[in-house]
Amino acid sequence: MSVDRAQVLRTAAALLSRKSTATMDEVARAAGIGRATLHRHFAGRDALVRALEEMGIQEFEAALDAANLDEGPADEALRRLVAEAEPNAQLLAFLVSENQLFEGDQVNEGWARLDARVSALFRRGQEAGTFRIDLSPAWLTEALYGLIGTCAWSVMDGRVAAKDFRYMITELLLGGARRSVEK
Amino acid sequence: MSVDRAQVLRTAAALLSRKSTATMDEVARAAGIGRATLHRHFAGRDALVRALEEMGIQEFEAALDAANLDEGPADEALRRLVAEAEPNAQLLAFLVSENQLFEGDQVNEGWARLDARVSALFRRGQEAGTFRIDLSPAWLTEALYGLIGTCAWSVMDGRVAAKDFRYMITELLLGGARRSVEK
DNA sequence: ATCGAATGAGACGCATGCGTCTCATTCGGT
DNA sequence: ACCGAATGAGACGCATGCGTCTCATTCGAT
Repeated sequence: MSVDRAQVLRTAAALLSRKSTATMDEVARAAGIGRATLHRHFAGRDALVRALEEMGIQEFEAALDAANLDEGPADEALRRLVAEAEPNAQLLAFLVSENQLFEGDQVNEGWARLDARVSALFRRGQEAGTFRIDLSPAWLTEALYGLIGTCAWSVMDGRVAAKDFRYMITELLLGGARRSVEK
Repeated sequence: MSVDRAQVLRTAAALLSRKSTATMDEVARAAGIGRATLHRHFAGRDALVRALEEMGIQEFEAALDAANLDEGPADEALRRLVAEAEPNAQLLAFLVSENQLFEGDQVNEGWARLDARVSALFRRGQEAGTFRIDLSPAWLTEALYGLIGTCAWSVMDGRVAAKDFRYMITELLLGGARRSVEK
């Protein structure tokens, strides 16, 4: 008995990441519980999405903590961050695309915290001379989210290999597509 | 009289890019026509989205043509492509996020054509030594779409400046965030 | 074994948005 | 000025999914 709330959320995240229009009934079935029970734990679909958002923020915040962004070269810190965030890439992808729907009415303050921390990493890298300064930290932050989401979708659709997740994101984000000049 | 189909599509694209859940009525109002008229021109919401998809594909294909991808260095060709695609970035962003919903049932063949042409550009760049070979053309193609979409969303949300659109995308995609080593 | 809490299945009403239809009005060509 | 086609406004039924409720069942602690 006693439904594992976290487990339900994880199942819901996995399902909604693939099919964002999934029904409450489908979510319940996927989690192996009844629709009524799902409603007993989450007031409604909106509450469910909010809970997923909260979980996603917490997970990503944990990834930020685990990555020790303040230590060592900024580029290496970024690699650690991508590695830590990988397990939650699907959830992130879902939330990012879901966020487009939030008509600015009430966005979770958590995103601002995350943005600030990621931006701070890029800024630190710029000040240390590791990152170029002609691309704003805000854009680099968005690009990081975007690439994580894009990669997650691509993996789900089988267009790229899951095992290359970290490599593709970090290498593209850090070095770009252009072949570096021999030095 | 006589509704301008293309104009309706453009208005719909602009609206749906910001609010993908917009009602058929909202789309009609935005286009300055009645809902009945909208239905007379597009069999239903699905048909409308399909028409938008078709338009997006055509526009992007036109961008590919205009960019002359086969001429000159691959990186410069990529810059031209981004520049040509910029006017339709919003539409692209909408279609990309909407494509996630297509449960593989029936994806427009047009995307495959576009993918092939973009991939070919990256492959050409790799063979010419312009682009690095450790990132697959498929991933670079996805990344290009992703960055265009991300940038479009960021501009819409006011997080980055619209005027830097081309620069942010091309510079990040080509050169990455890392400051290049002095040579 | 017993009892209470939690669950599952399903019914029910409600809200929303779609697609169709009707009818009066307006546009535009002749 | 006339007439047909196109449009706008709105009504209508329908389908879907949500949220609530009931009731029998099951789990788990005592």
